Parts: sequence; C-alpha cells; structure tokens
Amino acid sequence: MSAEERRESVIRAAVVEFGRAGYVGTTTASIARRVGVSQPYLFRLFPDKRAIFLAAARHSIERLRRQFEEATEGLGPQEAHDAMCRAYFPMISDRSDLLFQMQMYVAVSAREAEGDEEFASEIRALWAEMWDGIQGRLGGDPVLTRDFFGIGMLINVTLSMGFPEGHRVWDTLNVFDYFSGAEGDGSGAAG
Amino acid sequence: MSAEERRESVIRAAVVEFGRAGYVGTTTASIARRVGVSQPYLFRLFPDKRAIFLAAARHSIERLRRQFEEATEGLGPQEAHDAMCRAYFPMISDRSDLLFQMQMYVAVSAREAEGDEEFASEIRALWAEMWDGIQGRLGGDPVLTRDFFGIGMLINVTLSMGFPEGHRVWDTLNVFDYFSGAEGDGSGAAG
DNA sequence: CTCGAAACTTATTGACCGATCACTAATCTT
DNA sequence: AAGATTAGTGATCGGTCAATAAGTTTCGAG
Repeated sequence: MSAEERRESVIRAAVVEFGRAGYVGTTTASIARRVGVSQPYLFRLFPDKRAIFLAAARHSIERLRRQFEEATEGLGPQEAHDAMCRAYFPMISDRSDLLFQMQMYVAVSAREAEGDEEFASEIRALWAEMWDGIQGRLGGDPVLTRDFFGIGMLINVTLSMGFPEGHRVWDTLNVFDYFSGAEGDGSGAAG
Repeated sequence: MSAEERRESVIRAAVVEFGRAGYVGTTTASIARRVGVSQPYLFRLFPDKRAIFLAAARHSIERLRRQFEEATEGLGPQEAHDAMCRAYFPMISDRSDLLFQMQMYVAVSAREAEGDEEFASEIRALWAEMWDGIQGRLGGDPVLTRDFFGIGMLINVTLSMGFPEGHRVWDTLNVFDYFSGAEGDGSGAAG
C-alpha cells in the first residue's frame, strides 16, 4: 500500500479513535492498531500526533461540508434547512464523525490554553468556512442558521452523552415532528 | 482550613482546570497548584481523579440548574425562555463553567468507551434532571426546550472553539436581536 | 504546657505514552 | 542482477502522571 493510501486510512482510523477518547486520551498505538500497522510507522506518515489530529479535523469538516451541500442542491432557504436537519440522521448512526466534531471543539480550547495558537486558528478557519457555506445555502438568514446549528450541536451533545434512542431528551430532537410543522403558524419559535 | 472547605475549593479549581484541558488532559498537579496545596493531598480529600471530576460535574450542573431557576421565577413559558437566553450571557464572561460542561459531555463518551458505565450514567442522570427542570419551566413545550438548549449548546461550542467577540459566528447568537423579535420590528433590541 | 488529631508535605514509584533509532523486506529501475 | 527507493517493524528511551507511603506541622481542648 502506498504511503498516501496509508495516510488516508490513518485519518479514517484517527477520526474514530479521537472521537472516542479525545486528543489527549487517544494513544497513537490505538490508531495504529486500528489501521493495522505498527505504532512507530505513524511517525513516518505524519510528523507527530498533532498533525494526525489536524488531518482528521480537515477530513471530518470537509466531509460534513460536502454532505450538507449535496443535501441542499438547488433548494431554497427553508427547504435547505429542513433537508440539512434530515441529513443529520444518517450521521447519528455512525456516531464517530459527530463524536470527533465534539472532541475537536474542546481540543481547540485545550490546545490554545497550552499555547498552540496555530492549531486553534486553523480549526476555527475551517469551521467558519463550513459555517459560511451553510449560511449561504440558508439564504444568509441568521435565524435559520442559528436554528440549524443549534439543533446540530444539541444532537452532537446528546449523542456524546450517550442518551439511548427513545430517551425523552431525544423526543424534542425528533425534528421530523416539529421543524417543518411550525411553518403553518409562522410564529418562528423553531425557526 | 477544614477538610470540607478544602474539598469545596478543590471542586472550584477542578471546574476551571478540567474545563481548560479536559478529563485526561488535566493533571492533578495543576488542580492542586490552583488550590494552593500539594498534589498528593488531593488524594486525602478524594479517592481519585475520577471522583474529583464527578464532584465538579455535580457542582457545575447544580449551579446551572439553580441559575436558570432563579432567572425564571414566576414567568410563563415564552418569558422563561427569553429570560434563560439572557441569563446565558453572564456565564460567557467567566467561561470556565461552560467549558467544563463541554468537557463533561465528551468525557461521558470517553469514559463509557473505557468501561466506566457508572460515570456515564451518573452524569446523564444529573443532566437529564436539569433538562426536566428547564422543560418544566418552559411549560413542557418541546419546541421551546429544543430551541433553548440548541442556542445554549451552540454558544458552548462557539465559546469552546474560541471565536472572538464580534466574529460573524457570534452574530447569529446575539439572541437579543432575534429571539423575541419574531413579534415584529425588532428594532428596539439592545446588543 | 501537652497531647492527639487533623491538615498538609516531601519523596517516590510503577505504568504509560509519544517519539527516535536502527534495522529488515519488498518493489522498482536500469 | 545490482543498486536504490519505499514500506514497514522491534526495541527502547525520556518524560509525565496518578497514586502511595511515610513523615512533619498546625491547632484546639483539657
């Protein structure tokens, strides 16, 4: 297998492992084990653990961005909002991507507190880019944007805390029941 | 200082330190340093690091719960929603509590992946209790509940990622401009 | 003052982890 | 086939960190 192919499989494994245990809590050995290579070999493919995490972050954000763009092709703001909420549910079933996002958010503040400003600003830049893309698809509407990201983040948190399917906390998140039903009365509490 | 008083100051320090660097990334030495005691002495006050984190979680969740309850005393659902959104802003200025919440969310999945089911279920129970309390204050309205928690979680994430005040991501979160502006002109809001 | 308990420290250890080094095996090139 | 480049491994090391053990200081009651 070529180094480039290996690098990609390392990134995929890293999303899973970092998503599970976080930046500090994940050992390079566990990533290597998942890839099926020896632990020292990771350092031939990447300069250090930090670079693996950053590559995983780039991969994960880009993947989300693409999924939301595909889900909203040619739709107006409100339809795009609904389509993106719907697009969230397939992501829940393979939780690793969303769990990684959570770990990414907290890793930013942690690394920044340790002086790694470059780490923080790169992830912020990538994420802000995704934010802009989504806000564009929502016609620049700030309420729709906040509403979508709010639902998304609440799903991420609920998932990360491991509330089982069917728990009452998930009830309000079953967006199929509420989010487009509010369109009729136009009161806008849900967006 | 009595052991009980020390224990409380350890908890306060733990919220700050764990909020900064997460469960694994925080050293007991850093907590001890912030308290002003030696690192081994923490283990006279608590059985292990895990117990310190759990105590901090109990403290943090309880604190949030109380703040939201005080902010909504005697208010109807919609007013309570607005009041709680407003109550979020003082919490932003001393970020440690909200950062700790984020770290708590991801710690649950991490510890659970390592077999610590008790850790996970205790934090879930505490948080679900807070959820119930808030949903009660919102008259049981699932849309208001989801909307409030969505805004809250989005604020937590934005804060954790360190987006500076005034960044365009914060614009949609300036709830004073939007959340009750659905009534009409919305020009009278003060940022 | 004194004595015991409670508060607190210094020294240390065993386990773990990121990273390096030196090496081997396979594949490509001419 | 010889040489060179590429993929990959085993051994190990320096540093870090949670936790333990054993000791010292502070303080309040009699």
